[in-house]
Amino acid sequence: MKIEDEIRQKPFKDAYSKAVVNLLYTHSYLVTEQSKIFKPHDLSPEQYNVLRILRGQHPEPITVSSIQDRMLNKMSNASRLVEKLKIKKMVERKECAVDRRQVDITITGKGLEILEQLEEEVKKSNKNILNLTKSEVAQLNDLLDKLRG
Amino acid sequence: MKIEDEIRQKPFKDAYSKAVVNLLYTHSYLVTEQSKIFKPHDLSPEQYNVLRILRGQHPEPITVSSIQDRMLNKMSNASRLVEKLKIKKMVERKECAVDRRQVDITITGKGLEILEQLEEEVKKSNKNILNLTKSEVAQLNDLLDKLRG
DNA sequence: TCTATTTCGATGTATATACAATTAATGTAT
DNA sequence: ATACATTAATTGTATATACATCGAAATAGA
Repeated sequence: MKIEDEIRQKPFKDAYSKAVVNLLYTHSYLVTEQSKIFKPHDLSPEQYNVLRILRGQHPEPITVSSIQDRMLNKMSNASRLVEKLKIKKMVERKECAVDRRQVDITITGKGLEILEQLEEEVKKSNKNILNLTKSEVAQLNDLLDKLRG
Repeated sequence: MKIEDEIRQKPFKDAYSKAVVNLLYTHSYLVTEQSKIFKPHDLSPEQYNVLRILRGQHPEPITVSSIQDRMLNKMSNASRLVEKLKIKKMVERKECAVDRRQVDITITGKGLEILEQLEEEVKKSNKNILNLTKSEVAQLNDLLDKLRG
């Protein structure tokens, strides 16, 4: 549905402003849909993302600031998200021997298991969430990559 | 830049999953840029959006639930955002005479002034934020409108 | 070496999002 | 008319985002 109808607004005069609003609105739609999957596993979308980052390095550990670097939201707080995951026994923290300021984070077996369980479900969900053809999705990716300049 | 490079990840196997991540990442980029404009006026992006909704009805009032309906994030909390704006004297609240459960919200002169001041700046910023041509922006809008099904 | 600066992570605070519960007012059904 | 259900808004709680500050450790430079 057109964004103007969904938020009951008069048509935008400016396509750029419309696109900004459209992106914000679509984000909200995405997160709502995603949460339905993660909620039953006691994970937030952000915690899921951190687990994926850790799996990408496994079995090597990765520091908190490296996690921060790779997070989707650079203004988020890796330290606190890691703490939440540690409480759930999905990650381990170990002081880095080389540099005692740093903390090495590793995903646990439990963390890997949960990702494994979610793998197919997330993939299916991502496909269902986006009501687009393969070539449209490719177009969208290109536009988003260009958009950020 | 390609999303994989920005978040230092290996290439996505699945274009749909890539698009979801791309949208989340782009959202964070947008909000960061937008906040730079709103911050000096002591407004958050969400508060700005509520003010715009109110201006759309002005001089008619609008109820809290109608605001909620039109908000970009349906899970947000119009009641609390209105309260914040009221403290800043940008909106007024009045009990609805017809239905005493409802609360009529109106934007004040001060609220309108601030929107007026921001108008051009926001428009320019929206154009600068999106590194796309006119036809690409139109494409993006079409894709997003279709995406949500 | 000694000092100054930078880096890393943790922490504090304000705002917003997500969702549940509550309260008051209204509407509906018998 | 009374009981029951629904609606509107507020409030409570947990998580996340945004940004500033802090302390410990490492690094750079005189």
